[in-house]
Amino acid sequence: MSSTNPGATGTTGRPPSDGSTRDRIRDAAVLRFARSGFGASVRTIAADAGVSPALVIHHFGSKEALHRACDDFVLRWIVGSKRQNMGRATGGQLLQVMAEVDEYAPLLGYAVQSLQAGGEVARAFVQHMIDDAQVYTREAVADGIVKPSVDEDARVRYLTLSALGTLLLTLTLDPPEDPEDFAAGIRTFTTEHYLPMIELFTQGFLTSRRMLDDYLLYLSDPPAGTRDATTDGDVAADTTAAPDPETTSEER
Amino acid sequence: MSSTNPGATGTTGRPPSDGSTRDRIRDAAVLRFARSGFGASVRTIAADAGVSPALVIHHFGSKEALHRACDDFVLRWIVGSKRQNMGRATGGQLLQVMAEVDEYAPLLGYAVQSLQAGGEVARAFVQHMIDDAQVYTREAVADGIVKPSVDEDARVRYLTLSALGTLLLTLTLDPPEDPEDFAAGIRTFTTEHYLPMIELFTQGFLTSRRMLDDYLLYLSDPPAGTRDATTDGDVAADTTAAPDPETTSEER
DNA sequence: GGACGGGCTGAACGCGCGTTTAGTCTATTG
DNA sequence: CAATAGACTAAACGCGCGTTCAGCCCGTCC
Repeated sequence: MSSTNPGATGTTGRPPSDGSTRDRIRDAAVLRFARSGFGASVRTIAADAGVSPALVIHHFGSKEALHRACDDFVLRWIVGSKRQNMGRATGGQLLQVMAEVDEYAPLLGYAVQSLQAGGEVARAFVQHMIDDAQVYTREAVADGIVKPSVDEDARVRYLTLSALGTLLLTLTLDPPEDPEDFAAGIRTFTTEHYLPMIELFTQGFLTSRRMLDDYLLYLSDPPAGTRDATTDGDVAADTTAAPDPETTSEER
Repeated sequence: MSSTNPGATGTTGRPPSDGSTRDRIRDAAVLRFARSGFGASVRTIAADAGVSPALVIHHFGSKEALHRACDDFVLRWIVGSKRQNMGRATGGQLLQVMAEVDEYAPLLGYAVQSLQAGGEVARAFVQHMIDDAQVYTREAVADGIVKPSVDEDARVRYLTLSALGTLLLTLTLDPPEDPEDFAAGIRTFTTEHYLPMIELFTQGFLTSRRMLDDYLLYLSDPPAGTRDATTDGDVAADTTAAPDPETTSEER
């Protein structure tokens, strides 16, 4: 407990050998986690950083704490990068741009590994992408480029989760030869899905409005019970209740 | 090597104590893998099946071989269930139906775990869903319910990967309290995304056809080189070449 | 100059893993 | 009835893991 207090050593009053080794270990861990997932061993990370495994524990207390430190670091990067990222999060093109920049690639890899493992970083990463997309979508709607939605928040959330989920699944199903080369993976993803995506975005999928209208009618006048547990309070905005749609989805 | 020859004992000529124990182990393994992922230990599986860990190895040779046997079993189920499944794979409603049936739930869980791990079962599972969706989409287009696409194969592939990927990411980000209850997870997924999905499917997202037309023009008259490696031979049908779309995507 | 304390290491500990080994039990076979 | 073969187990092996321990090195403080 007392050893995990970085900087501010009290008696000595200043950083004795600056925090460089600790940082080097954390950087190596981020890189290794991004490359090999969170199953990577402390020994491997120590070897990457050129130190002994014991030192890793000495500085961070445990592997779990190291993981948390990496999460914090990447999270801080995500928040920081928000300031200088210029738009277009919808189609995953923001990711494309990021993956091309070698400096960002490992951090992106870390985020992807987190998405597969499903930790706090994953949720935060997704939430930030949703927030960004919300801004850009709002602008695009105001500019008349994008059609308005019955529930803007739900739409932007769905579109973001859809884009990220599709990317994730594509990467999992046929991983690129070099797992580090996320640029290649995202490029493949883009070339494969760009056409059907803009086609869907342009003309939709269904020929009639019936299914949508039926469901909207159903929402405004729910038939009876079927009350479900809502997962989170911070997501649904307009939909007062969205029970099992099976009853209205009488397609074909 | 010689011990890994199941059935057909030659001299004895018939199943001595029928294959029930072996099957029981395999069933326990499928269940445990579905519940806890493929990191589950042989000891746990053995305990679930009520046998010693050594017997698991005795019957299957290794954990990896057991994993393969489970894959085979689930794969055979997927192929078999194809015969009696009636449609609507697009929105994941097929999954919804399946998850409600308790008998299918563990096998669905196994498939989801495979999707996260990305093995052969995952690819097969996705491919079967794509094949099914292809049939139903073709019918729906013929019936005038669904708009035709420039590239039907690419569209159905994208839509399937998108639906599954979104589901997978949703499940990863906030996993249901009881990880076995896939019905609950899929229900949550449906209620959360049904509205934005049919809205997108009904009216699209963009107000103008410009992006799509630009890209189609670009496809028919590619500017220069930028030749990429195609991932698989059995997927792309109409798109002769789909290079980096960055040049045409000059939105905003 | 001696005490001190943090950075750092090599060696070891305990644990859970997949797997092996040696052997028991049981039921079939000649 | 003796031989045989396969189902099955208890115990142990070897390995890699996260972590601990004892101690070295070296710069700082009284």
